[in-house]
Amino acid sequence: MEKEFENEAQDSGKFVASGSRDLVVEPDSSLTEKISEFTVRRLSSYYRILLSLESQDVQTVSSARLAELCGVTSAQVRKDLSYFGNFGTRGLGYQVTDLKTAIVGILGLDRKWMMALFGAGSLGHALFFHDGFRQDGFYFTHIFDIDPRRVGEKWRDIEILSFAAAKEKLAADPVDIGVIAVPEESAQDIADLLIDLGVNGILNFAPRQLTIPKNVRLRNVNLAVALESLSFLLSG
Amino acid sequence: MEKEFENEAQDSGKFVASGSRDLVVEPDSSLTEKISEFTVRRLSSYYRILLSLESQDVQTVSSARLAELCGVTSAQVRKDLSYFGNFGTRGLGYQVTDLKTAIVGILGLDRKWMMALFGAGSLGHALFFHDGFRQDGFYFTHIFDIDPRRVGEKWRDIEILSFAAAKEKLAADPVDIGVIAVPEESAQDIADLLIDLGVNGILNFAPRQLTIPKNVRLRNVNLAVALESLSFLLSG
DNA sequence: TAGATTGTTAATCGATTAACAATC
DNA sequence: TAGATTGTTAATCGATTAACAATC
Repeated sequence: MEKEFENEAQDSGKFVASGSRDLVVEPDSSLTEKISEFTVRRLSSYYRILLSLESQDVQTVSSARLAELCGVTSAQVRKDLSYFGNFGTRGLGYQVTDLKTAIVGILGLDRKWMMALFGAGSLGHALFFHDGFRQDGFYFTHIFDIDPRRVGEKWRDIEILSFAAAKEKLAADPVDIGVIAVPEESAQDIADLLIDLGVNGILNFAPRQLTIPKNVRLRNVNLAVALESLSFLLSG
Repeated sequence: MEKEFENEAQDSGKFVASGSRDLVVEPDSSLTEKISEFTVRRLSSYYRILLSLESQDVQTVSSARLAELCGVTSAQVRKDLSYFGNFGTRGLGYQVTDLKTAIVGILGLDRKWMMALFGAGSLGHALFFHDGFRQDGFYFTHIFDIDPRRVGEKWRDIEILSFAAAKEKLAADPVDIGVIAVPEESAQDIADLLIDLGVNGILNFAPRQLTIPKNVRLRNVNLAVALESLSFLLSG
């Protein structure tokens, strides 16, 4: 079974040493700090498989079976889960629905996440209408674009506003996550705005490393990387 | 440190048609097989930084500076490059243009890659019109969709054809890479078709693990994973 | 009880980093 | 020559896997 890189959610890159000098960073013993990005990705994968098993009315699954379906080892499955608790029963395996519920809780999918979209180009459009996000509880509540011709347009029932309107609008009606789907030149400006507004999570599609304070969580998705990695393999 | 690998090396031996006996020579010594996916991604990152430096007329860059711009260590930069050759000059660093050219060659960006798009929904639309791909040399030459209402539509000068037409069309006019942007239910069918046609590279956006022969290179991009990883961090 | 499978510890594997001789 | 920086080796760090006692 081979493994593949699912996606390119890279580590949040660099951060600026914030504010005053000797401010010691919190001990960071929070569980999330200790869990590797690899484990989180695999949890996403387990989650999807469990959804599928549940829809097939499968009651129980062993780490070996789950591993097979995800393309990892059974030890890996058990290890990943063990960071968060004991979800299985020796001799029997895991209850599909219970484990799914547990992972939903771990990943924070048991609530709604409000998101603002920056950039209403074709990528922004695809993200906005991507059904998978809403199914996971991620909702776009605002859309901003710099192009005056797009401003005023409506997607579903959400009106596209100008970048200039973003600050006031988001201050009045805040979001959890800002999604950056603008050209790379303006990506940092949008990030700065989001940070200024106290948004804690940023999903960045611009192929540029963003500078953010370390309390802000950043994930980068770079569509070119997957293709370049393919061409590397194909031309080798 | 981390693993999470490309998809299986393969095809072990390189054939060398030597004289009378055509025998397999060199078991698995192809370079691409030995390079980790992590290194390849960083090469993509170096490449983008070098493009940017070049456009600013920067002549020379040290591993330390490149590392700083990419958010990695200088040892990492030198190590990554050392797998492929000696591109620097001790005491001076790297010539920006030369290093860029070298990485372009390593990543296989010194040629054009023809691609077929499966799924002309909003994601497919975004991918098709994504400028970055063409700039890198990746061209969509075919578009296929199952929806009869879309078939016949034209994007740029390419007509959208039905899935049924794909086999014949691609046999006559082959591609290097198939891009799967269909719902997960049909992803495996498209993959099977591509494999059947001898396409060696697949970029899959469906959130489903595809079963493919070892000689086919697969990269998965799952948009949900990045968001789920953000919600994990934000809710921790 | 006998068989199955978890949760966890210890061993292994591989990626990153520190350090430095080579050399511009 | 003195200073800078590469290419590479060895040390470190951390992720994965094998193995097994616990226990259903």
